[in-house]
Amino acid sequence: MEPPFPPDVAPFTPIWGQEAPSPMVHYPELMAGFPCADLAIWPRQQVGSFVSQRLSPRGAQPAPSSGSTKKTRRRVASMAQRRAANIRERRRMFNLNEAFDKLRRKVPTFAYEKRLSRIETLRLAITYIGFMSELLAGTPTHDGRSPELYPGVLATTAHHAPHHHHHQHHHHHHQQQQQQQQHNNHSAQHQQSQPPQQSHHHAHLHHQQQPSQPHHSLHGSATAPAGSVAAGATTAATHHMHHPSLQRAAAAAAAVAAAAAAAGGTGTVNGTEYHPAYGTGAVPHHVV
DNA sequence: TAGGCCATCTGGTCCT
DNA sequence: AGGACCAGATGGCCTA
Repeated sequence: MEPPFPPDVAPFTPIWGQEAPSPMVHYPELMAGFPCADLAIWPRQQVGSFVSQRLSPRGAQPAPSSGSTKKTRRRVASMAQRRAANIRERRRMFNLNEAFDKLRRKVPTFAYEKRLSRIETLRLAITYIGFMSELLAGTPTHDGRSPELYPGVLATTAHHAPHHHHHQHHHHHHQQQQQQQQHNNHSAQHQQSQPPQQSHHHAHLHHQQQPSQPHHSLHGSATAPAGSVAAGATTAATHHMHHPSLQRAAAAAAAVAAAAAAAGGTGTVNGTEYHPAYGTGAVPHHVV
């Protein structure tokens, strides 16, 4: 595929002083099995990076290594080596994003919620794991106080509780963003085969869906069976999360756990059976 | 329009 | 020597 470069700019030519062939042609082994291998090799961002690289003083005069007295080895990278390194880096970042996607699908969120960013995914996963650990250990850091004691959290979650007619709107933006990102980074997050998602409709929650699989279940007036456990969990999950999106996601995570706890006996969260270690309480409708 | 998020390039450093 | 990892820089897209 012809790189989408401006007609007057050849890839890397000003940098390396020679013609730059397509990496797919010259490094097929590096791209073998790479999901984006059959996509465009030169995303338009590269034009910007290319230009900036030309203009950046860093490119012509690399900054010395900071704080290191160790004699640095000056690696003379040929064009082929540099481009191979670029491909490896792209592949590395691709794998990283793939892992993020897997994690993103593991943490429960509201269906209408915008796709979690990478940092949000990490933070929510930490919170979720922490809460589940507490649940399993039976040593919750937050006792089963009444949800009325958490007006801030509840106000946050309730305030952002959507109505049904908002769902398509959110999904629209969601898919728009996904399409843009897919177009940008050729991520395989939407190409890899997905195992059937386990639903947690009892909690009116879901894990991050693939944009190709729009989620249209009802989530507006949440009726998750979340008791005191959920109240504590919600508080714990949202304690350090200032972003409303993350707060709602954390509340969702907490509600999933609480729903399983409220069901009594064993529950299944993310495919993992667990036994609630402590009791359940009432089911406030406004917790999530 | 500013800020957030992201992809990409790049050079340095560590490791095998 | 070369690959993996990392962080800085940059630009594009989107949302508030």
